[in-house]
Amino acid sequence: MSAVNEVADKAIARPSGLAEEVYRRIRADIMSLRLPPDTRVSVDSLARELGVSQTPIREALSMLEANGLVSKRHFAGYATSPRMDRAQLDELFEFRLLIEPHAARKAAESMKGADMAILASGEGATSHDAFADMDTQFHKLIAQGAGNHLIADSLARLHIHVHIFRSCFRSEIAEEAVHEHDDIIAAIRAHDGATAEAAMRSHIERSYARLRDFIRD
Amino acid sequence: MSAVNEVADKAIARPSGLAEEVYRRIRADIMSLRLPPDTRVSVDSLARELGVSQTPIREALSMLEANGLVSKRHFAGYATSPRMDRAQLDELFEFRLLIEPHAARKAAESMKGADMAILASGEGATSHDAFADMDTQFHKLIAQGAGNHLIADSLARLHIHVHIFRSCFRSEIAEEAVHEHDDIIAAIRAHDGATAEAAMRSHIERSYARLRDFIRD
DNA sequence: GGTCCCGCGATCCTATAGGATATTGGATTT
DNA sequence: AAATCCAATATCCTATAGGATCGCGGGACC
Repeated sequence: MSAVNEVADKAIARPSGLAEEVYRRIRADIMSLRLPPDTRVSVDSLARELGVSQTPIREALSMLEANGLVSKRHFAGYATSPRMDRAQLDELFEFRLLIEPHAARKAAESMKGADMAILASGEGATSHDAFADMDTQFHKLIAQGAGNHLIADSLARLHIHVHIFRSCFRSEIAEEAVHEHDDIIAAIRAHDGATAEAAMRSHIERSYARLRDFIRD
Repeated sequence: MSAVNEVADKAIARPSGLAEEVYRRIRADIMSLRLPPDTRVSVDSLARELGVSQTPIREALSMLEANGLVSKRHFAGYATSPRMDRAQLDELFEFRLLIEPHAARKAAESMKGADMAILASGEGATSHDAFADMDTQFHKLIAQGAGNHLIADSLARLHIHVHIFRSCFRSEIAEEAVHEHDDIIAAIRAHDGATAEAAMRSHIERSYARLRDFIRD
């Protein structure tokens, strides 16, 4: 019986939801820059590489296209979306400023103790990747703490692009960001909605200023 | 040359992006309640009905799933999402209140004359469907007027669900809504951002109150 | 009468073949 | 030498067939 599995072990395992699995795999490859922005992605190459048929690849790429991570040109194949330019960065942070401060306020008002424990942990990152993961987790937990699935989903989608942008420039670990996170966490633990909202707004504005310097076109 | 086209005229026309065309078709069927909520949707039925292969159907359904209009259960086929319940309606309008007033302010500050002419026209709907289309167009133009693609896309996605919900209950034409629209349009034409933002907020809150009465579970 | 087993239908998933199209490289012309 | 045209290639898009899996209903057994 091990003979049956030994082939599929390295490939994608679960037969439950193959397209979903492929979707996560490709999304992870895009976020880790293993597939850099503006890179062509062919269907049958992926099919050979992952050891599955073309159908789940197509479904996964369609989902990625709906989420804005790849774009399809007729009879020319898929390609990862190009890196954000200045205008897109502005739009993204304008959107975040509308949503995330409100999410922080609601999280402060209604978050339970169990989730707060998770929020407080995992603060202390040394490498670039660890910091990026920690930041993603931090904002994700607050978005979920707001108790609104639309808010959580929208912010998750946006943070993917923030992650890619930051990874492109291998930006140094911002010591300030950790302190700003601590301010927000303290306000949430104190159930102080107004302070949490203000701290989050300040954090996003400073984060925007830090990232904006990397772009000059 | 007309002989070449006469067959394809009634079917799906553009050979550029079959999956895209199928996507729009199914989305239109869902929005018109031709596919009611919580209805099973089989791939090959659609393939036979639309006269195309299964592959573009799958891609279209994957995109619809990413947009939250259908859901897939493993080896059980696709189904249209169930009608919104009370909690989802609350979440949706909480989100709209975060975004749309800001969009109205920005539209008032930066909208050009040409778009305003379009905005002012098309006000005067008699039937249910005509009112629904007019309302959709109204909010879509303001969202685009804000000059932020993320805002426009998010609101477009949300308004689909509002449209479906309203269609489910065949809600009467709200005379008030037209007046509220007029207030917003007047503020935008006067480039009065603060007034436009307040008018939009008021409009959404009243719209929420009107729709909320239809749900009691 | 209740519970378990089994076959049937529906659906998804995979594989392969063939037609259509955009991109790329080289040859030709100005 | 630069621009243009054309053919070759790679890729996508579609269609069809076959294997695998899940849910449901009828019948047998306790």
